[in-house]
Formats: sequence, structure tokens, C-alpha cells
Amino acid sequence: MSAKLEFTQEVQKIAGFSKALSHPVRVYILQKLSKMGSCCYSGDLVEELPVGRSTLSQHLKELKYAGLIQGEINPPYIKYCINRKNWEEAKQLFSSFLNETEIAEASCEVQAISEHQ
Amino acid sequence: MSAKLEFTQEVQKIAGFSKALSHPVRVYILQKLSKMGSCCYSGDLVEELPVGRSTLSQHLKELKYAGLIQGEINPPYIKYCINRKNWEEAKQLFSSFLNETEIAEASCEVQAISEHQ
DNA sequence: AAATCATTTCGTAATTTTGCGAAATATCAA
DNA sequence: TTGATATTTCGCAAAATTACGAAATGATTT
Repeated sequence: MSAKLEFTQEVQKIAGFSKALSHPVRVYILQKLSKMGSCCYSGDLVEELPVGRSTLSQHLKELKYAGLIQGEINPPYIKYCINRKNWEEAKQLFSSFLNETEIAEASCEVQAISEHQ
Repeated sequence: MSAKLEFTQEVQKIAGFSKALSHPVRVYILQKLSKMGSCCYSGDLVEELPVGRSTLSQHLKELKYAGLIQGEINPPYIKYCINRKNWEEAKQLFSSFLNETEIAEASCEVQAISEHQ
């Protein structure tokens, strides 16, 4: 019945980080925070983004859970910024994942199949 | 009431590719296919992966929808391999997204907050 | 003590994702 | 034509995601 392998840590981590990056709101936040070490407040973000405060809060929670951001409590504000350690790890993981490729050109002669839905 | 920006194409594409990468089964498939231009069949994958045939088929469909793989029909098999053009695009997008950072060290003095759930 | 402020948590609803087995499809072999 | 094969599609259920407004939290100011 075959081995039905467990996924490696690497595969699981890539899937986990990708999940955190799988919503435009979260990509936007990370893009903003990763630029030259900037930080920002939930209140700043809600002005720019097409979601309400509570929804934004949930997205921030997801990013914290994934380890990609961290918040410094500074009442009554919370200052968010990138979690550099994990951001570096994500960077490294994606980099090696995406670059395992190369070589071999004409492996599959293409052919678009099906559409979604 | 503030501008409530639209997301850029870049942000949307990153979110879209990330969504495709947000499940271990799909990361595994891509990891396998991206290595030295290899191809494989649904039947090979179902031996290795802890999901049934119909579920695997759905994951392959997601990857096709995202444009990351393509299948060459070769009855009674379908040979799957990476869609190089879009894989390169994803590579480039993630690379510039993840590397916009750098500079600035002590922006936020850390502090782990909350747990998930 | 009461009011204010930024933010999160709660409760709820709509939608999407993930998974399965059964049935359908399409092609080749007997 | 019948049977076998590889894969997908269908129908369904359980769980997760996304979103909202209302209420709660925690700290400061009046």
C-alpha cells in the first residue's frame, strides 16, 4: 500500500509561510513592513486597506501566528514590524525551493488543459 | 474616508501564487517537478502522498489554475511538469518581494504577543 | 470615577478549502 | 464489444477562511 510519506519540515514550513502570504491584505502589510525596516500601526493600515478594523486585526493575528511580524505594545498603540529572524528564514526557504529547478529545457511539450470551474 | 487602495498586480499575483503553495501536498508536487525538469504522473504521486486519487486530482487542478504546472495528455496517462514561464515569474516575484527588505536593524524591540486560537 | 482612544475578541454568516467514495470519461487491449 | 486502466468529475460533508458589527480590553486623560 506504499509508504505515504510524512512531509519534511521544509515542505511544511513553505506551506505555512505561503498560507500567511495567500491574501492580498497580508502581502500588502508585509511588503510595507519589509521595506527599509519600517513599522506601522493598525490604525494606519485600516486607512489604506479595504477591510474593517476587526478584519485587519485578524490578518495581523495570522501574520503573527506565522511568525512573520511582531508587535510592540505602546499604549494605546501597537507598533507592528517584521520579525527579522523568521523573515530571513522564509527568504531562505523560498529561495532554495524556487531555485532547485534550472537545467532541462524541453521536458514537457506544453499543452494548456482545462479551466478552473 | 481615505482612499482604500486597490491592490497592485504584483501584490495580487504574489497572493495567488502563495495560495497555490499553501498546502503541503502542492509544495511537495512542485518541489518534485521543479527538480531538474522532471515530470510525473498522477499515479506516481498518489503512491507517495497521504491523499486519495480524487483529492490529488483537485490539488493538481489548483496548480494548473495557478499556472504553475501543465499536463501533457499521453493516454491513458497524463504527464505533469512545471510551467516554466510562470514558474520563472513566480520566482522573480517572490525574489523581489522578499528582498525589498535589508537595511535597518533595530526598528522594533520585539515582544512576542498572543497565541493562535 | 467617567470618558476617550486604539485595538482586539466575540458571535455570526457566507464562502472556500479539503477530503472522500462513487460514477463518469477516454483510451487501449482482448 | 467487453474489459481494464488512469484520471477526472460529481455530490457531499466537515473544517477553515474571510468579513462584519458589537462588545470587551487596557491604558490614559479629564
